[in-house]
Amino acid sequence: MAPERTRRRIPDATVARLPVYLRILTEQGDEGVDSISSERLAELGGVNAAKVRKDLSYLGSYGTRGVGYEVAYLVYQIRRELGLTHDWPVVIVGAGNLGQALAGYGGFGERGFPVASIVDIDDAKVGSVLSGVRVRHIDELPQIVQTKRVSIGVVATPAGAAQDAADRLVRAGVTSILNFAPVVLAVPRAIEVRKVDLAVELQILSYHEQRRAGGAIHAVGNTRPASA
Amino acid sequence: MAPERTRRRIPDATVARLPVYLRILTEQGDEGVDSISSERLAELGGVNAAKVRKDLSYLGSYGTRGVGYEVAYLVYQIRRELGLTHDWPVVIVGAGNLGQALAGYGGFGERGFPVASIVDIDDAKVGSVLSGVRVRHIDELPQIVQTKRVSIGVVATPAGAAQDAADRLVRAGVTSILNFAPVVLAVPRAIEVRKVDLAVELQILSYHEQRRAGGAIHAVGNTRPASA
DNA sequence: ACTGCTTTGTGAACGTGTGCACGAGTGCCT
DNA sequence: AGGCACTCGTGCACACGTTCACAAAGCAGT
Repeated sequence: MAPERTRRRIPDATVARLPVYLRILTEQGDEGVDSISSERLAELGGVNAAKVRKDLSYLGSYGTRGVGYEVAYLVYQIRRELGLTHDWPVVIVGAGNLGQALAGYGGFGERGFPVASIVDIDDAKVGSVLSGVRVRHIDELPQIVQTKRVSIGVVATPAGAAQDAADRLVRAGVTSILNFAPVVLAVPRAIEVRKVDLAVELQILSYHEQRRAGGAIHAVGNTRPASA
Repeated sequence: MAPERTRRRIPDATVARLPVYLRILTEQGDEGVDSISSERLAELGGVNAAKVRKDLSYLGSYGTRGVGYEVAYLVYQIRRELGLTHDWPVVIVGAGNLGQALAGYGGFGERGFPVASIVDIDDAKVGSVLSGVRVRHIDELPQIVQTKRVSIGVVATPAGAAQDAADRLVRAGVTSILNFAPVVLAVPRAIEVRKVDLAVELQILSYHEQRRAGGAIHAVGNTRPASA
């Protein structure tokens, strides 16, 4: 019962960058590069070289001083750390516009996250086939999750249905959720949730645009330009 | 009275949360709530009450002690700070799977980011109409950006075409980019780029799943996810 | 083996973000 | 008017993340 003491903890910020390094390293490997320096990797990843070294150091000392990192070995280590040594089937909830696009987006399966199934609450959509995956009814969720050993669920419903979708996923046994709906999901502590919100991203860009404008744009009149 | 002078700098972390507060406040306003406490807002936003107060304090002192914040007024202030007092037309590059989904996703226009145009490099796609927006050729980008005063571009191309898309957007005059392609874009310092990468998000979830699984780390042959 | 060049790994300094705790206002009730 | 309950605004301490700078370690050529 005693789960083995988790070894080392990798900072969240590092975990978020490892997939980027992984993709770059994989590309480099495909191009025949078999050794790479932290500086080069940093350049390709748009970050600082010291950061790359520190990030990689959390995995262990897998570099060679004076030389760099062996690409293939590093790819293996990162994949292992991220749990990418085997596939993680995902189930998509919501067969609307977004759900369809996600199913059609090849990136899922290719990167180790095959779409086990798509479910929807609308009977009219059940039975149709999207990119080779048949849409099933949301009531079948528990069965799908169990038989296909799904631990990651993707919420691609309208905002109003997102919480219900999350509840159903959790009840079915899913332990991680990727949420595309513009809603803050309430889930048990143990469930890991990540959110992708287009509107938020655009509004952050908008903030910077508005800031850049310095009040020059056809503003409604409430903007007081800064002195400099 | 209000010395609305200097454009103070708002921390990035706060800017990223303001859109969430804004959405919640808008919803609450629609439901007839006209005053809200930092605690309630925190609960709905899944954050700490002190954080909410600190975040909002960057906008100015718009709360009333002992009472809370006036929803309508706060909505106005956040919108002003985020530059949402007017629309920001966006142009989508790439009329493939993702580009179509984005165009079809109503959330853009509703939230103040109307799709000015979709462009693609493939002549076969030019001329078709997606969700009321006609697909135009990518060579028309400069003209579109200029005539429709677009400052935000969305890269929805395959990875291989993303850098070219970004280069064209920048040359056309766009100053902010939302990138959906799994590529680190190289752009001039002045250009603001935000990235949305599904694979990265899934891999972060995978990391936590793998960690949760306990000690089965050196799984090479036995790759069955722990069914706790 | 020695010299010189390169690059890693990491301690330490610095910057940013978070959360507590509490003073300072505000409104309500008696 | 005075007391009380409530909630904001913020100083402070702590945690987290980033960057610098440099010793340690490796390779190549002689």
